[in-house]
Amino acid sequence: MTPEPRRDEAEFLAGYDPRDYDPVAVTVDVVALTIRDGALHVLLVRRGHAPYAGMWALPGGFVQAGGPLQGDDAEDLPDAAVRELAEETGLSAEGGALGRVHLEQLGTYGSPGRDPRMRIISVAHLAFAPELPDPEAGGDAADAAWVPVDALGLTESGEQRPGTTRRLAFDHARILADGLERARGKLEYTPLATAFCGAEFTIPELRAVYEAVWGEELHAGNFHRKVLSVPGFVEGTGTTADRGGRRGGPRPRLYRAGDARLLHPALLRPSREEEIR
Amino acid sequence: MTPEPRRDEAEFLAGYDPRDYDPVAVTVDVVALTIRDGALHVLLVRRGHAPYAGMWALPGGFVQAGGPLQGDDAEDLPDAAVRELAEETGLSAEGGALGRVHLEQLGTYGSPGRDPRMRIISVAHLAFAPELPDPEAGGDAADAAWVPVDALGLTESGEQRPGTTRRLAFDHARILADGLERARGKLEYTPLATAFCGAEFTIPELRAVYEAVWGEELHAGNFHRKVLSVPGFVEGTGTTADRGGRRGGPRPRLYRAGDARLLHPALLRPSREEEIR
DNA sequence: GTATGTTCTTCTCAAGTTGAGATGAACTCA
DNA sequence: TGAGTTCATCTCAACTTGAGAAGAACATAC
Repeated sequence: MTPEPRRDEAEFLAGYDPRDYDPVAVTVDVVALTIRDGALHVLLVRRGHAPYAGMWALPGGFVQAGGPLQGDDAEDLPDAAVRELAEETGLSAEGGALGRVHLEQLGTYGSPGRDPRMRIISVAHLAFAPELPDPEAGGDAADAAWVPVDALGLTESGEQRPGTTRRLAFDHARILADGLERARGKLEYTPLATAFCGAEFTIPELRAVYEAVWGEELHAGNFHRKVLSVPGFVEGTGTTADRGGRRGGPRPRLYRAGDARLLHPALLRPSREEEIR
Repeated sequence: MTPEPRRDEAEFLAGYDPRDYDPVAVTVDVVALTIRDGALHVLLVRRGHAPYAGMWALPGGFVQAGGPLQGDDAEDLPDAAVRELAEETGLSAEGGALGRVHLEQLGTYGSPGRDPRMRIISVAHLAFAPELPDPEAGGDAADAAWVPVDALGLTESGEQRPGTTRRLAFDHARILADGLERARGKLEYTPLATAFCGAEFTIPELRAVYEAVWGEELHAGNFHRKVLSVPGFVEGTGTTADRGGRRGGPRPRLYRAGDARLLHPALLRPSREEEIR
């Protein structure tokens, strides 16, 4: 439900003061992932101000609520996520570097005390990006960079191992851990691995995406067979890459993303036995 | 990121007025599902006041923010969901009727204009419940009932077919449609179908849950084989039900939920071909 | 140039899983 | 008592997966 006036609607809208309610702020945060040099990277900004000044955090910021009248500056949640990504990293939206980015909602984090200043509800988003240029700090960020996920020492329980140098602010380690787990799962049953690649890519490149996100090597032959056998996953371009693999081998064929939205049958990752219980 | 003062933290916390920000309200809504008479039902309340007075809505309400100091009455999002479920339906939490309910976050809905009064961000939750007593209206609800999902005429695009009598308020048709799709997916790779059953259940009862949620009949023999072959899904009790099926047949054996958190291999639903593209 | 080692792509084969149907025993209801 | 239903298991063909092998195409070092 929603706040419930004991009057009729017209009267209510006129005499209504939203400030009668407890103040809550709503922010969006973005877990933006990409592959660089075969390793999974996340976009982080370094905080310039308290709290957590000097620590690293996910890019994000306030949702423009637009006031009680929800005027022109009121923005939808995904729009807020794209705007924050652009503002704090210098990456341009719409047709620019952020054009091919896949964005989806990850989850909402609202424990009391997660921000020391006031009650803040954060709607986290997950973005899959092909290789992008280095970001430039902007907005409230003192710095911004693609950081290898492995360097953050994340545990499954959403914490950072002691001794990790780059500490994450707020509950962002938890959010990032959830984002990574979501990404690993999404690769199984959706073709979103192609969102990490350019417009055209080779099967070995696609395999490198899976290996980077899942953190394990895959059987090249079986992966190749599987990708080609799932309807709508990729479609051939009829061309081949300019050159062979880094250390030899024939020129791989080039593919585009197909029109499937779900992989059927799914591409199951091996060795999940540990996670089951 | 989060609101960023241009001062140090102590000074900031002292001189801070949260009402400087655009007002946003945060609510929780709950898609509570159960199986009754072999059909999937959702818990709805009838609105007693404007807006959308007389229409049906998901149970929900404000998150208690606790003010700037986030005092004792500040509550976490899942707690708010349980509280609203209890308040508006008369179902008692903790050990009571809500004891065996599975609750998870579904998603957050925050489009400008989704509530005509002010900017409202709603964190939707999804609950799976075994058969529960009829709810009693409470709080702001004029009525509360378990409603067969089929009677709501939902389309895949999150709208209600014209002619449907029970109209849903706000964007609750969209939220419910998303919740149903999530539930259908969860049954594939988690053992949560058991959350719709009592503490002990038979394989045919479990199959009825799948059939109700997926809306299609399953091959009884293959389902039986599959459930017993997935490690940790169910464990036998060594006992059988008091009597056979409704119209005859031997007494089925009783099982309990096992300790698996994921089904591996998954129990894939047939005929998803249409959804793929 | 040539040799060496790497990589892409396809193939083979055994093991496992799924879908569809059949069967017999146990049970309810008329 | 008889008819029809349901539980539980089995069978068999079709499909999918995991592991390894092999040939051709290529990069690199000598």
